[in-house]
This record gives sequence, C-alpha cells and structure tokens, in this order.
Amino acid sequence: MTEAMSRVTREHYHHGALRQAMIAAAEAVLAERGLGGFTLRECARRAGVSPAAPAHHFGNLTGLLTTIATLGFDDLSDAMEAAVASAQAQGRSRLAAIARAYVETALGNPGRFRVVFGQREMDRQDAAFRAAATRSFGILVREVRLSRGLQPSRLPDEKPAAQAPAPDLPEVLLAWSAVHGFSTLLIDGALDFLTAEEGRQAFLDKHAARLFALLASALSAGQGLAKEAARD
Amino acid sequence: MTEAMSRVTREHYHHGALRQAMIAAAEAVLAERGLGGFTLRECARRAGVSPAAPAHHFGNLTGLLTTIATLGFDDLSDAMEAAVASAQAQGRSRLAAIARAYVETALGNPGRFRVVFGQREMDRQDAAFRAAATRSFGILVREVRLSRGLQPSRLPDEKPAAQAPAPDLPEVLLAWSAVHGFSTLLIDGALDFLTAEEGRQAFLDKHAARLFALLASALSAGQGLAKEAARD
DNA sequence: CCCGGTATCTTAACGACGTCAAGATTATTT
DNA sequence: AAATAATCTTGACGTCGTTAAGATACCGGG
Repeated sequence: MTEAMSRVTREHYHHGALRQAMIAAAEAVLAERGLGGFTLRECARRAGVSPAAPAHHFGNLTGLLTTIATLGFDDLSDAMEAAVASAQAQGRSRLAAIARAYVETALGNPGRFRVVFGQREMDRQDAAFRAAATRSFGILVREVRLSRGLQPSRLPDEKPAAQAPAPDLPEVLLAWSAVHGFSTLLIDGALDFLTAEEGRQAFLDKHAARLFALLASALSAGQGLAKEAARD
Repeated sequence: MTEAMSRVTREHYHHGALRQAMIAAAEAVLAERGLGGFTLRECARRAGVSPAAPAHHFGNLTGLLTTIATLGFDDLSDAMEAAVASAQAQGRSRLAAIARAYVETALGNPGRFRVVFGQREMDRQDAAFRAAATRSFGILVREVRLSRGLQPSRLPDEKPAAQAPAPDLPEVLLAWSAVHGFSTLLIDGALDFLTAEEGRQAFLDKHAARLFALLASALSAGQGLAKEAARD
C-alpha cells in the first residue's frame, strides 16, 4: 500500500525532535495568528509532519495547549522576577515593575496569554501546569506582603500558595485582579475606544504608571480598613 | 428534486421569527455548553432550521456573536443599575453593589460573558455594540466619580465615555480592571486552588466583600475624601 | 549481529464545523 | 394577478480534531 514513498519522506520518517518542533510551531502560530487562528493541523504542517503525528507526544490538542500554557506561565514568572530584580537595582517600586511586566507579557503575545488562562480547553489539573501557576502566585503573594512591609515568608521556599496568604488575601486578590483585568481588557480591545486616539503604547505610557501607583497605595493603605465592610 | 417535501417542513418553511429564535437558542447553548460548545449549527438545530438559514439574519457566525455580545452588555448594564438602585435604597455602598453585580453576571453565564468580551471573533465596531459598551462604561464612570464625592456629570445624558473621565481615568481603570479581572480569574478557574476547599460561593461570600471594600477605599484615597469609604 | 518489540510516523477515513451557490417556497409590492 | 423580494432548504466544499491500521525506524537482549 505504500511501496512508493517519496525519498524525502522516507529519510525523515522519524522527525526526531517532534515534541520540541511542535511547541515551537505552536508558539509561532499563536504569535502570528493568535488563538483564533490556532490549529493543531497548522502546527503539524509547520513541523513538517502529518496531522496525526502529534498525538504520540501530546495525546490530543488539549495536551498540547496544556504544555504551552505551562511554558507561558513559566515565562510570566520569569518576566516578573526579572522586573523585580531590575526595579530593586534601580530603587524603583517592585510592585509597579511586576504589574508592568505582567501587562507587557500579555500584550507581547495575546494568544499565548489566552492559552495560559484557559480560553481554550486544557487540563488545569496537570501537575506541571499547577506547579507553574503556583510559582507565579507565590511571587505575587511575596511581593504584596513585601510592599506592605511584612516578612515575605518564614522560609523562602515553602509552598506559598495554600497556606500563607490568608491574612493578606484581599490585598493579593486586588493586586492580581487589577493587573490581570487591565491586561485582558487591553488585549480584548475593550479599551480601544480610549486608546485609539493616542495609540495603545502612548496610552500605556501615560496612564499605566498612575494606575499602578494607585494600586500600590491601595495595598499599603488600610491594614484593617476593609474589615468593617465585610458584611456589606 | 424537491417534490416530496415533508408536510411539517412545508408548513413551517418560513419560520417567521427566526432571528429571535436563534438568539434564544444561542443563549441556551451558551448557558448549557459554554463558549467552547457553542456552534452555529447547534443553534440552528434548536431553532428548527437548516444550518444556512441564519445567514439571512446575521450574515455569519460573527454577526450572531455580535448580537449576543450587545445583548449581554445591555444585561450587564441593567444588572449594575439595578444593584445601584437597590444598594441606594438600603443605604449600602453603591460601588460594592456594582462590583458584586458584575461578578455575578459573569459567574451566572460565563459563556455569554466571554462573548461580550470578544473571546470569539465578533465585530467590535458594530454601532449597537459600541452603544451598549459605552453605556456600561458610563455607569462605571458615574459611580466612581460619585464614590469620590464629585458631581456625576454636568448633564445627565451627555455622552460620558469620550469626554469626561479624563481626570478620574486612573480610578475608573482600576475599578474596572479589578472587577473584570476578578470575574475572569474566577470563571477561567485560575482561582480554583483557592476556592476548591470551601466552594466558590462560600469563597465569594467570605472574601469578595473585603476585596470590594479595599477597592472602594483605594478609589477615595487619592483626593482624601474618605467619607464614603469610612461608612462602607 | 540480528531479531523481535516498541516507539514513531503516515495514510485514509469519519463526523462536525462554517460557508456558499442554487433552487424552492412564501411574503410583499406593484 | 404578476413580478419582485425575502426567507428557507438542499447539497456541496474545504477545514478541523481524532482514530484505526499499517509502515518505518530505533533499540536492547539473544
């Protein structure tokens, strides 16, 4: 049924590094076409492989997206850590630097950012993904506590997600929500009617810093100010 | 080729109210299956019509989604206005009520909420959609200004989007970003590792009010008008 | 060395999707 | 009443994710 295979096909019958090639192709597709134009077949095409080949490495589309989401979360963590280090060295606000890094990561590759936050079906229970998510959240918790003048954590490397953030949870939630919401509103075009005139980058340069400063002041403002309204 | 049409088909050849039926079907599909399970063919199936029929009323899938997004934005505005009125009558915080209404709208039908914010290709330039979006934004601007003890607007019904919010823009952006980010993090499951233990609703009852109170205090902090924040 | 088992990849096909062209049917206008 | 427009169906096209069956390459134990 297949005696006449093309020479090039036979020579490359085994790709050899398909998993890495698929990941690279997926990131390229997300960067070029966004999540809407993302397709398993297109990724396979770019990797020079049949549409069924990726199944051996990722199971199905969900598996590939879970992998991409994990890598994206790691990059988000790296970007935040780098921003913190750079801000520390320059004596600027660590929290504002984190916020800017978060927004820039989202704007830099909206498709990838959307994959990270599950706009397309993926496995959020995946162990590697959960680890990556926990790391990001830990960075946020640490920085929020630091910005409030508290100890970051007893031990620097204990699991920061499940245990510590109880007392500062509202502050952490506000910080994450604000930064994440601002990012998603931007990449979804919900703020276009505000940014269209001056351009998105100019808008960011003009207003983002004030927004982040307002957020930072909110986090350090009231130690117990929020409590009496808990009933509402 | 078509002499033998089924009797029921011939009698209902013209649906009569397909546009409304498609909208109803679309909302039902979004509520049941979410945005991931949303399909033009499935909506047509529920409306009792062939897959090609909706094209005459919506052009294509993008047109249908734009319509749904417009209705969803209107519902969001209605929910916010109702929450404000109710909070006013009971002497509670208007801003917290808006925030809660926003989150509840998102959690009540995540698929629809995602359509509103363009997770699937739609026409954001559509006039009706822009009007609905502007209305929502206007409500938010008004309430943020009110919460800061300022006049809501010179004239109550002039276009509030393009002109007014310049001075309070950072506060408005923080409010919208925080509430929107909190909503999307919740419906995307990014907070599941926090909500899994006690359940999502219990988590909301416990922490959402504190989060919103923190936000409200942040908005009034800048000008030093702590009147409302002190009460709520 | 080679030989069998296993991992990897291709081919071919399936059903579902959005969309379009062509035709049938009903509503509206003239 | 005839012509025109609006509405809906049929059938088809190309693309998608996935699967089963078969082909090919790698690899460790005789």
